[in-house]
Amino acid sequence: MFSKATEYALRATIYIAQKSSEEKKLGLAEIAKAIDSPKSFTAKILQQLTSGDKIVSSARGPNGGFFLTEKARKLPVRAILEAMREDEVLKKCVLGLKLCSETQPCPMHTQYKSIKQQLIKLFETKTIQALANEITTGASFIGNKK
Amino acid sequence: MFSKATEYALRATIYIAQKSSEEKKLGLAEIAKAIDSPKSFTAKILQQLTSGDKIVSSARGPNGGFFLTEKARKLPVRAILEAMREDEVLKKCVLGLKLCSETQPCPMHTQYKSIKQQLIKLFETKTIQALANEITTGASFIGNKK
DNA sequence: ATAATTGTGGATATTTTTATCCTTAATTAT
DNA sequence: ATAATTAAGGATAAAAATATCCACAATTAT
Repeated sequence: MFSKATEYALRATIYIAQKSSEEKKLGLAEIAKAIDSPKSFTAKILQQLTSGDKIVSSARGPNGGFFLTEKARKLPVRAILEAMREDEVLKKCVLGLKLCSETQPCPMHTQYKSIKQQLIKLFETKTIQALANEITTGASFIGNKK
Repeated sequence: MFSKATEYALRATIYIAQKSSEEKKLGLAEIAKAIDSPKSFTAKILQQLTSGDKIVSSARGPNGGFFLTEKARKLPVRAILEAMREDEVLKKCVLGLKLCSETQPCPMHTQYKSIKQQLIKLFETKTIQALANEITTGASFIGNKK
């Protein structure tokens, strides 16, 4: 569904949301280990998430690291997809047709549309904080290693 | 959602199903033009679809080309995804977690699961012929050019 | 000030995906 | 048989995605 970069972005953001605060920032090494992603590549992805509309915040130097502001926590998951320029999946025709639309639908259009709408709703409704909470309560997990 | 290769595979197969028969085969040039895909790349993709479990059939020489057998027409769309080795999308965790499961779900698992099931149902229920029919009746389109 | 720490940004490498080209093999029609 | 047609298959090329490394800037603590 998503590129590896976006998968790492989602996992990293959720992990940071769950574990960090303005006082307790998380280092790159810890994040990459926790979400089972290549460290240097994750650094690049976090750069994308910190620049621009800023989903993740960061600070350099000792005790520096990554964290999420209260404001960022309230963002919908879709904001991460947009930051990674991958929310296109939520808009595109399944068959990749540029001209696919209501008036000129591809043969999968109508049925796929309903699924796409559910995807959009899911990513727009769920906030980053909501996902982090699920981990805190023990209802779900973000780790990828036994 | 899918790679370009798979998008071309889906479009090509549907187009061939709609336009061809054992008597009237379709040449590569016509197919590529009709579905707006690069000709040589499409040739490679059609090779994938003709080899192995064979979704598309082909014949060389004059009046040769590609076509679909009656049997192939009855295959679900998912068969195309499998031939392209891309049905993984229907199985994977949204966050890309290897360990995501019912007993160790990622924070999106439960809600995404329902969507994934609908995707699976859609691709397993719809046959190639059914999609082709929609074009024949004029209810939908596969072309990508004005 | 100095040294240690930690993210930033640039350059580069590797792998995968996408794409093209050309020769060959198979088939058909003359 | 020969020529024409069309897919098959191999070799390459180009572009994008994934990944690594290193020098540098910012910050903190000593």
